[in-house]
Amino acid sequence: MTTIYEVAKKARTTSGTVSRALNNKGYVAEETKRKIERVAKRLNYTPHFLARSLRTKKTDIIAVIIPNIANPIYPEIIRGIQDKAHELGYQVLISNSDALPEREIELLTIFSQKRVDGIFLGTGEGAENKKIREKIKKLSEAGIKLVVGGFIKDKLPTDSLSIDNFQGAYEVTKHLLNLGHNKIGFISGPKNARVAQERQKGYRAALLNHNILYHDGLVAYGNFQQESGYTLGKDFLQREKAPSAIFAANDVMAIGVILAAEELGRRIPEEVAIAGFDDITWASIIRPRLTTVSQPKYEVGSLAAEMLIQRINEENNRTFQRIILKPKVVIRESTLNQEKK
Amino acid sequence: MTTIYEVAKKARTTSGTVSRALNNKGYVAEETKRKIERVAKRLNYTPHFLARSLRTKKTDIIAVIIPNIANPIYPEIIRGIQDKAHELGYQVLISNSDALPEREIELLTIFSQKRVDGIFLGTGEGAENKKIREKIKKLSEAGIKLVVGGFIKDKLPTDSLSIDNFQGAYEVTKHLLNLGHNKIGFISGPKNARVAQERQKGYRAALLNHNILYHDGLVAYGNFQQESGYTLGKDFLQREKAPSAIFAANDVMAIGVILAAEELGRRIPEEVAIAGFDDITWASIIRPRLTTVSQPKYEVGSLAAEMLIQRINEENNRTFQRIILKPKVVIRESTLNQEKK
DNA sequence: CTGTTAGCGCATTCAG
DNA sequence: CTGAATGCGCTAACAG
Repeated sequence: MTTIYEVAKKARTTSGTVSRALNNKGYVAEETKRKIERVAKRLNYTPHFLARSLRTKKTDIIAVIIPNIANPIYPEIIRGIQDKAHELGYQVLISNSDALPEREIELLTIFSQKRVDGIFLGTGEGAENKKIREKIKKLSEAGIKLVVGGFIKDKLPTDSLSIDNFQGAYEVTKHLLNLGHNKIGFISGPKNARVAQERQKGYRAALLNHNILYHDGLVAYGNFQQESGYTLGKDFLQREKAPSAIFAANDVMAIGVILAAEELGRRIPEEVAIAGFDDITWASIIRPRLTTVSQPKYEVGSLAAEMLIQRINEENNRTFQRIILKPKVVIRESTLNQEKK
Repeated sequence: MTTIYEVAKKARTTSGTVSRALNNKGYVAEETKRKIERVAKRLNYTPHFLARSLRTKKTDIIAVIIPNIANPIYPEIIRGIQDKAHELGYQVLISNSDALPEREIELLTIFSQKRVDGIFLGTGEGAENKKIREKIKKLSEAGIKLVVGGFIKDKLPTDSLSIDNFQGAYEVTKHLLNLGHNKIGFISGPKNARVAQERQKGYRAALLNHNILYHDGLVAYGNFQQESGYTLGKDFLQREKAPSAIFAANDVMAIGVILAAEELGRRIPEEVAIAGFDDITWASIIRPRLTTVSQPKYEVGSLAAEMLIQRINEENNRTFQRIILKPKVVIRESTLNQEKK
C-alpha cells in the first residue's frame, strides 16, 4: 500500500500538505496541489480508510438491523436505505436479528463499538421489549446515532418512524365489514410482536365501530410465515361456522390462507374473502390478487436513511422526530370480485 | 469513550497487560487478569474497533456486491452469506451494482481501500466484461481477497463459484422436448448477460440433441424483469404459429409469461407449457406451480462466505478454487399436469 | 509474567 | 502558504 508519506516524498513536500491538497482543505498553492495530485495518481495512491476514520472519527458506514432479509417486505426497504445512503456517501452493513430481542441487543452492542456512524434498528417486537428500550436509552445517552423503525411505544430518545398499523388494520377491517361480512377471522402474529398487536387493535376497533362483538375464538396467532397462515386459515375454514372473511396480519400469511382456501375448494371472495397487510410484490401476482394494506417500502427505507444520516451530521440535538406514515388500503379480487378497466 | 489506558490506570497496570488480558494472548497472571476484567466491566470498557483494526490490519467485515437485493433470488443467498459470516465473526456490507459494470468496478475500488477484509462479487454480466476482468486481476495481484459468483469465463486469479447454467437449461429443455414439444420459445436475458447466454446455449444444445432446428425467431431478449416476460410471452402466444412451450431464462420472467397466458385465456400446460429458472420461493406458490431449475441459494451464499473467509485466513495461496454446482430440474404443474400424492 | 515503546496512516494543530 | 509535531486507541515486540 502506498501511503501519504510516499506521496509527500515524491512530491517533495510533507504529509500535511498532501492531506490538505487531496482533501481540498486549508490553503495550498495551485502549483503544489497539481503536483501532488499528479504524484498521487502516478503512485496509485488511495487513502487508508481505517487510518482516516481513526483520526476523523467517522466511518461513513451505517448499520441496519432487521429481523430477516429473506422476509419479502425487507429487500425493498433495504434498497431504499442503500440508495439514499450511497447517495450521501455511506456504506450499509446489514444484519438479521430474527426478531430475537437478545440478538437485537447483541447487534446493537457490536455496532455501537465505534464501527459505524449510526444504526437503523428495524425492530421485531422491539421497542415493546423492556431490555431493548433500556439499551436504546443507554446508546442514545452515549451519543450513538440511532433511528428506530417499526412499532414505537414510548417517547424513546431516538428518531423513529413507522406506519400506522392500527389505522391500516382498522381500514381493511372496515372494508370487509362494509362488504357485509360480520364474521371475520383474524390471523395475528406472535403474541409479543407489537406490530401484530397494533393490527389486532385496529381490527378490534373496527368491529366495535360496527357494533360487532369481538370474539376471541376468531383470533388465531401465527408467526408471520406462510405455513402458519395456511394452517390457521385451514382451521378457520373447516369450522362448522366458518368466518366469511379472513384478515391476516401480513401478506405472507394471507397467501397461506389463499392456498388453504384453494385446497379446500372454497371460492374467493364468494365463499371467503381474504385480506393481508404489507402489499408485498406477490400480493398482486397471486390469483386472486390480494387485498391488502400498502406501505411505501422503498420510501420508508430512503426516509429512514435520510433521518439517520441527518442525525449523524448534527451534534446534540435532543429533540427527536417521530414519523408515522399513513398506510393505504389496496382493494383487489380477494375481497371484491369485479373487473375494473 | 473509555480507553484501554483508563482501564490500565484503574487496575494499576499498563495498556499492554490489559490488552493481553482482555484478548487472552500471551502471559498474564490469573489475579491481574481478574482484576483487569473487573475494572473493564466497571468502566464499561469496550475496545475501539477502528484502532484495533488499524493495528491488526483486519476489519472483520466482508463486502458483498450483487446486482439488486430486491431481485428475489438474492435475499436467500445473502442470508446464507450473512449466517456463515456471522458464525465466523464477520459483518457483511452489501451494495447493489444494478449489474452495471462501471458500478461494479466503482464498488470494488471503494471496498478495496482497506475497509473490508474480503469481497464477494456476485456479478451481473460480470466476468464477461473486459474491464471487470482486468479489475479483478489487479485486485488479486494487490492481495485483495476476492470470491466471484455467477458466471465465470476465464481462469481468473480468484476463487469462484457458480451453478452450471448450461446444464440446467439443457435439462429443462430436454424435459419439454420429452413431453413432445418441438416448438419451444426461449425468453433470454439481456444480450450481454453471460448467465442468459449460457442458459441459451443449454437450450440450443438440447434442441440439437433432439434433432430440432434452432430458430432465431423463437428466441426473444428480455431483461429478467417480470414485465418483459409478460410482454415477450404475450408476443409469442399471439403469433399465428405460437410455440407450445416457453422457457424463460429466469422465474420472474416465467411468471410474467404465466400472467400473459392467463390473460389470453390459454390453459397451462395444455395449450402452453411454461418453465423458468432459479426456483424462487414464488415459483411454487403461483398457480400453476412453475417448473424450473433449482439452485440451492442459501447454501450457495453460505459456501461463498466460507470460501472467502478461508481465503482471507491464508496467505499467498495462488491456487484458486472453481466450484460449479449442479442445478436440479423441478417439475411442476406448469409443464406437467398430474396430481401426485 | 509485566512495563515500555513504537507505530499502524492519517488529519490537524501550531509555528513559521 | 508549508513543515513539523502530535495523537486517534490499540497491539506487538522487546527488555526486563
